[in-house]
Amino acid sequence: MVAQADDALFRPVRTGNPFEETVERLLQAIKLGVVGPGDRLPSERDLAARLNVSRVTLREALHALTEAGYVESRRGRYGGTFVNAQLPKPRRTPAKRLARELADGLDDALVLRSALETGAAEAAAARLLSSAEQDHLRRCLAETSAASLTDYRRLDSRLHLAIAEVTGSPSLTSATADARMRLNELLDAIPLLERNIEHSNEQHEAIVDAILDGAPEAARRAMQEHLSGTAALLRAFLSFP
Amino acid sequence: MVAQADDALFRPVRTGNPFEETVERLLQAIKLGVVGPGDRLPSERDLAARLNVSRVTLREALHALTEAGYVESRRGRYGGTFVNAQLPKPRRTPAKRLARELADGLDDALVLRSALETGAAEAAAARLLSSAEQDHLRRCLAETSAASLTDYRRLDSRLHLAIAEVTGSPSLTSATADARMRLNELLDAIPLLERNIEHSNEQHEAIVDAILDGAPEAARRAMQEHLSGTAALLRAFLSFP
DNA sequence: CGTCAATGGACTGACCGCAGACCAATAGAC
DNA sequence: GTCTATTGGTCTGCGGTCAGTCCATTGACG
Repeated sequence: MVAQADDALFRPVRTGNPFEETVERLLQAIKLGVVGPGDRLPSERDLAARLNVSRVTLREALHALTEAGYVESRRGRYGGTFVNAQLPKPRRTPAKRLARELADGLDDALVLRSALETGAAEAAAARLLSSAEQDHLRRCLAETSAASLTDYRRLDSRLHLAIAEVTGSPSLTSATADARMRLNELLDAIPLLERNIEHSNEQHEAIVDAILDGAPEAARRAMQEHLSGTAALLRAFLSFP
Repeated sequence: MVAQADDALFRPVRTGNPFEETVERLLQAIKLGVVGPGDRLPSERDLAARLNVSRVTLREALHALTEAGYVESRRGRYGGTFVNAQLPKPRRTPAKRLARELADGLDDALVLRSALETGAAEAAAARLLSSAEQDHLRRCLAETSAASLTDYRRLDSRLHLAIAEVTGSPSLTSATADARMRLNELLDAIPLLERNIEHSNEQHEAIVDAILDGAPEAARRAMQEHLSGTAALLRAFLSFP
């Protein structure tokens, strides 16, 4: 009867080797739009220190990303590693893998995401935001609204992450990013409809407005509604492959 | 301005070596009451496989816990590693460290915890619970209510964890456990008052009742209230060291 | 009373990741 | 043009972790 708790607490200490996790972390920053096309990553020495991996390992990860077409490096002073302007298209995930994700952890990820993001919206609204934070939120909202189809996912992720950021809780931010990454693959598999985007944009605006107005309950409710819409879409699409 | 997101995404890939993380994980299971005094841990081979560390590393971790007085091992068939009936008293954390925790991450941990646990309460109430899950929840509640002062923290943790468990989301469960562990040290530093315990027990009952009744909104509200009480207590106590 | 299965305990060789030092290239400052 | 600081690129020796194997011990069961 403690099986459930056992599984949760005795879960793997590490999901992969440092190299793999480093790749994953960098991909997270790129795919969630924290570093956009053309942006420069921190220097290798700096990044390695922050990620707490050796420079060798970090370089191997960067090399993998270079080969995959995500970044490019330039030597010399004022050089560095830059995110490519044209990101590689995420290759269609094989249906088999989708099915596994579906069975394994879709509900898990959705429940976690709901808890984190509604909590974030509420916490953000309950906080007194600096004008820089307010601007950040507004800019992310505007950029998402104006996004083209190809950029939409990334900027949408960026906006959701920005909401977590302005709670001032780094842990909540990183947990939100992780949860989002788990769903990203699935989200990439479902088609983007113009109508859904419009609807999302309206909801985004309602959420951000509530946060800026300092209305925690409204922010939470708006986020709840937004997420349940996405969740329903995901479930529906994945039920008929 | 992306500093906040940078810090969250470029956080360390790993917080320690496998040995340290394994120790931490086992301590989590013990301190959060998932394995109680006298209980037997899974066999070394089994545990090592689940935690995804080598048996050597796991054994080093178990050895450390043995020396610290948490567990004892017996050889032979029907042997194993057992949690001591008498757990070592958590040594008073030096004030300096408390101050650091306070400045560094108290708010962070509290915000995260609030999001996770209110989300968990709501999700649990929105789910149809099996009778086994209902029993589990009820038993944890009863045991916490009947707990002596020395056992209270552990059983209280266990109850909160049980609520996360019955959401059916392993990720949410483990995230809740992690957040709780971050606060445990601080909670250990503040005195337990009989009056506070009674109050907590009443709130616990309200939360569990709402979950069993299938009332998500009420469950969330009850949890919210419960947590804000603890948070206020923590903040107040740590403000006057 | 012996057998046996499962457990903790111990060892080995290989590999991965690490810190640190050094080299090579680049573009701005002068 | 030259200098120089900063960056990516490369190498080496060391320590931790791993998978696999075998040993030692125990208690239930036939």
